[in-house]
Amino acid sequence: MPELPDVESFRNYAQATSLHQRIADLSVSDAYVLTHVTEKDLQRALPGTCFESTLRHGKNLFLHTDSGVWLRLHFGMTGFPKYFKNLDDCPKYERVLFNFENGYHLAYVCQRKLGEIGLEDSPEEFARKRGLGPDALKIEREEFLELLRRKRGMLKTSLMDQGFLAGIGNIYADEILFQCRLHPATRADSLDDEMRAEMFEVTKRVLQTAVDCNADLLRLPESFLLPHRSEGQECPRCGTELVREKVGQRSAYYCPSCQSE
DNA sequence: CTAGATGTTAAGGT
DNA sequence: CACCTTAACATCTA
Repeated sequence: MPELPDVESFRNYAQATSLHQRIADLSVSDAYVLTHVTEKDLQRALPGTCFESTLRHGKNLFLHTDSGVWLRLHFGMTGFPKYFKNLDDCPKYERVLFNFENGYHLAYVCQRKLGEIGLEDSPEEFARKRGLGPDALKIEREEFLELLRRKRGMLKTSLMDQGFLAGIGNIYADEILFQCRLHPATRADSLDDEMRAEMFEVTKRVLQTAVDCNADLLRLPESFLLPHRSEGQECPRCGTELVREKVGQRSAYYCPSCQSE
């Protein structure tokens, strides 16, 4: 689930539900998801504060507290936030629970525990330390072209490289390449600037469309690859059966007829 | 039982 | 240095 559009929908969700309420206390039911912090650190930093604003960089969601510290949530492959009132409604695989003074709760849910929770001085500092590239929705054309000129590996791998561009994962990489009509294994250094510019436009359009659909793949236009991205389905453009193939260790779906090398 | 699933990193090799 | 592959992490489902 959680690539850039999903995390953006989580940001909107947290923004709408979880700001301006004092955190009474919190509980950590599985410390495995904590990175570079202990439960004690969270207990010291958060109770008594309020989340005041939200920010997203790539696949990371940041909540800024009124004490100045930033809570960082990363969702791995299976994570999401859930806000609710009655503890009976607490979702399965809840790993950390924030309890607000108004009686509501915000759960960090993560079945596979590949997500991360941390405390950061700032999103910018975190992005620098972690070596993240610019956010894929905020980057501007010239910088995109400049960074893409330096890539030499396969396009799919390049798009998913968080150090190049932060936010694109396995399935949106497939969508972008489908709309560019490029085979996922095409080498990045075989593109000319015209193709790079095309890839910039497509990347922006795909991500913005997905954000507008609240990252619900079934609400994407029929002409997109993603609603059809499964075994035995057909290309929405030409009807050819889609191919699944390992590219850079991940499953790539593409149309063998539309997407040339 | 096995393979694969929207993520990331470490380690080793070319 | 840039890139590639593999393995690993935890857990569930087809």
